Amino acid sequence: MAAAVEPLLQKCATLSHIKQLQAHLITTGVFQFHPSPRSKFLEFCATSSAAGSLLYAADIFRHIASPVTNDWNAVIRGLAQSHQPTDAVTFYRQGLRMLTCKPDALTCSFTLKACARALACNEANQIHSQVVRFGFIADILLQTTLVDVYAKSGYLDNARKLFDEMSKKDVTCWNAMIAGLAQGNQPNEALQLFTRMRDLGFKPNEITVLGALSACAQLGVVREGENIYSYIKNQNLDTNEQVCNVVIDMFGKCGYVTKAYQVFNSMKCTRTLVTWNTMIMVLATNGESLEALKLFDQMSKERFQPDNVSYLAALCACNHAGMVENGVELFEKMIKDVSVVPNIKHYGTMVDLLGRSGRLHEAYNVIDSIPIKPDVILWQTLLGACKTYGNVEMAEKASRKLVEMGSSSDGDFVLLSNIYAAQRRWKDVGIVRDTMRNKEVKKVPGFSYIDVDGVIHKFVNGDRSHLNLEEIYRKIEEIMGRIMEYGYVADTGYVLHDIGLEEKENALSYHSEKLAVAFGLIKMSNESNPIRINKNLRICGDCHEVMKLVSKVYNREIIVRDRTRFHNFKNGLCSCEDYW
DNA sequence: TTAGGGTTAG
Repeated sequence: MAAAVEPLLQKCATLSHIKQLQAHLITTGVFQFHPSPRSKFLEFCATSSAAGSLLYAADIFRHIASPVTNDWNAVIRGLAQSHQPTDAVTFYRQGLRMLTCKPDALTCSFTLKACARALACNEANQIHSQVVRFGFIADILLQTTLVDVYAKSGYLDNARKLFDEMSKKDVTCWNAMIAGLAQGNQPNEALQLFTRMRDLGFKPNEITVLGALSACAQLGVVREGENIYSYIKNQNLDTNEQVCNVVIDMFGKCGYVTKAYQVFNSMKCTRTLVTWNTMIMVLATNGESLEALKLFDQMSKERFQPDNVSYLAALCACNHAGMVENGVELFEKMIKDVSVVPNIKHYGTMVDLLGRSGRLHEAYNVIDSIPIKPDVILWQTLLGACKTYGNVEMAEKASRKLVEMGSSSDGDFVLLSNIYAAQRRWKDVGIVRDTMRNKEVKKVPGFSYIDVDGVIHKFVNGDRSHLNLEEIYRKIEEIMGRIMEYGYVADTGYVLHDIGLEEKENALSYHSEKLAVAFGLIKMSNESNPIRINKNLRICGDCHEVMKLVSKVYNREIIVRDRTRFHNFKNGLCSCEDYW
């Protein structure tokens, strides 16, 4: 009977077709007496893209007198893929109470997948214990799913523990763990695991390299990225367009636009929309705004309809170059384009674009008029612009919003305090500081990475833990002395604490990127090699000035990748033209 | 027989 259902299912494109087939199955008795084809039918119905079919499948399930495990699994699977994956968990729990539905490994697999999509760690935990209780825990596929769920819902330690305890590992579970670490902001650990996997004789496949390259991109380690790219070419993994996309992204995030472009231009496989978007974004973040916009126009000519991300990338290009009019025009074009719906990131970029060019009221109006609920980033962006233009009134407005929204990130308070400090409103500075203390505001530590001979060194603001500490601090003194001869004056507005001027200057001197550049100057003797630094936050104005002067005084190219873009310092100037 | 790992984004 099962064989007879398959060809009929292929013809069901709409819910009404599905209903007709169901009627047929009922009249022929299949529905009542042959659970196997019935489950097949239910699975088709639950996972079909026809409108309303999933709800219909759940409804059919409720009317089956004694549903079997596969009927249940079919609906859970559909719900797990839906927009409301938590419904799958509810459905799973309801089914547990039915005698005819004994859970099997598949039941747990689909439900766990739903937890992963819903980032529902508590539920995953519960199902994990049930997996143990039901006796399925030896199943390597289920173990992999568990690793994946824990990693995705932010419990990397749980994931790692499970992974380490797996007695039998295959490539897929390595992939789950590596990708989990890479996506969970632990790129160093991801790369370590990638190395270990190869040492143990496992052969990375196209999915493994996606995780590994993403880790390289985050760390900005082009050397490792190049190695992986060689492996990819060797193994012919570059016939996979996702792999190519990530290679492009990796080169871009490491600051190698030309290499990214080479990969883009010589792809063995077909370019997809994501390929175009990635390349446009690479150009935008590397300061090649005109080229980015050129590519944005070109993609339509090659029959690629720009989507949300394409517009965002093009808006970023305008933003980084301060091309306000182009940005506004593009934004209006997007609003008129019925095939895309602007999201909060587009509005965020517009607020940044308008705010940074001093059009604070227009920026405010964007936030005020958006059809979706503004988030903290929007107000933080506006607050940043208020700092640049010293608009106290609007800064207070934005700060109030941030407090209302329960923001407790130090940057918000620091900005407001800096704005007061610039106006010499010390009393208000004090109030902000007290609030910070009372609210136990979290400090997001600034850190920078620098790659010296293939070894990644990490510096945290005010770091005193590095082995070469004394040497580094001596070098910083030397740098400060030399650039002062060129007119450098510390911009202490970037230090919040209520300390004396000299101490403020010191606090500034030990920003992580300054430590990194000092270390680079000590250790990297080949002057033709640029010093490359990656930073987790945006570079501060003072560090930006120092980098410019260092590039001139020491005749050394310095490339800093900050949170949003690249700064290429050469001969006293920066590629961002001081607009960032 | 059905199951596990995957790309771009303020």
